[in-house]
Amino acid sequence: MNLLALVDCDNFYASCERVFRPDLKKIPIVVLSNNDGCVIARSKEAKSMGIGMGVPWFKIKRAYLAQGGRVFSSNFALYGDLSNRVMHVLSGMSQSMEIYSIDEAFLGLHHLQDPRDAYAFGIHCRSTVHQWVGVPVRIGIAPTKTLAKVASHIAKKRNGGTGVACLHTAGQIKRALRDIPAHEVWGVGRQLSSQLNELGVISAFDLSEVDISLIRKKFSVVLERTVRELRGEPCLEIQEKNAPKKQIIVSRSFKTRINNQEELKPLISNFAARAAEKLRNEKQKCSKVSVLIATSPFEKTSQYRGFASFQFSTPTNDTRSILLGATKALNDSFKGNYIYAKAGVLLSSFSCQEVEQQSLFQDMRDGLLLQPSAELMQCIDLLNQEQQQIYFASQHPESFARVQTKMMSPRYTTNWHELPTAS
DNA sequence: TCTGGGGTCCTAGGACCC
DNA sequence: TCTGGGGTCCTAGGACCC
Repeated sequence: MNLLALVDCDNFYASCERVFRPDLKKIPIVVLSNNDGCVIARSKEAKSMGIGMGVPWFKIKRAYLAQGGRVFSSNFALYGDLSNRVMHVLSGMSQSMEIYSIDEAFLGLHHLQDPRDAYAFGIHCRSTVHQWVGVPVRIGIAPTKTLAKVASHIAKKRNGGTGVACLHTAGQIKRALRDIPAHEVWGVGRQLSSQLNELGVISAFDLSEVDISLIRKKFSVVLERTVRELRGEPCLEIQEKNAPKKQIIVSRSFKTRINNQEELKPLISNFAARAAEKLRNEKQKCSKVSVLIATSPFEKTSQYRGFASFQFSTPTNDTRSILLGATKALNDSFKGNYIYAKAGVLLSSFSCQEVEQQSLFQDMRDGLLLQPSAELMQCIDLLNQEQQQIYFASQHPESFARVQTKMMSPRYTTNWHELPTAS
């Protein structure tokens, strides 16, 4: 039997905050989203205080701090770097690995002769990551990805356990599935679970027993795969190569609401410039830039979501073209008399940077007839690498400047001025 | 006062082809 | 009275994930 392991960092962002702050062990920690809007990560202690995922910070701030909880603004430089370190350690422990997210990876365990060795491997893997990087992980081992996720759930639930759970016999799998509600299965979200409940499917075990053809007819091939995977039939392979991105989004909620296009424009330009930079970093070009703007769904005032795209006749990754396209899309999506809370820029329809498919007709739309310059972009990217130094005229530097809020921890591992000191 | 940001995959339906 | 039957490609939107 081929097994695979899901390695999942415990409460990743909260754990990262503890790596260089051992004094915070056992103390509740929450990490906040951009603009310190809402909670995006909680330590075990914060969870047991009843702090929910995604709750607005302002609602819990007072009570939480009064109970001795600690809070951090998100420090993605730190989390990204620690994630890379975890992944690097894991990559040395298996021949096949898929980095699934910033805090999760699947490992192929073909190298294990006997499934009974899997558990020992998990223990070894966990202690190595903990020792070398300082981040606690839990490990679920099973014949399919979906079951490995289930196993990881079990490893989490077993309080005071080893942090490793292994499901490889039919009996183990059956018992595990009975204990887990269907909505906790990977790939079953809110919509699906309520529809499944109506069919009498409550537990993961129920789901694994449903007639496949019914699932296919009533739902989709996606859920069918989930059911098969729960039965131990692998449908999702480990994807070792990280596939090229198919879209890039840069979006933000605003600190203060905006109701006019003039104020929106420099923000959209910031997002577009950042997106173009990411695109070049991916070594791709795009044929479409879209702009999305939205009012706050929490407001009682009238709601509006605007979306408009601009198509390039020739694929580009030149910031200047992307800025022009984004400005036009903003024009098309904007409607007056609304109070906007969020906006973003989306790049899509990618093609490889090297391949140049010229348009049969030249793009005569005003202003877009400019000579793209890879050298210029390269130069700008180089100058902006460490710190943003070059801006385009339509951008608004201050509104996008990285604010080092008081609640953000130092970038211990990625900035010379913020190295941890030993005393 | 204050409610995240970034992705993927699949499907239905329209446009178009022979 | 009778109004084909496949295909492909593209896109928008929905569902999910972390």
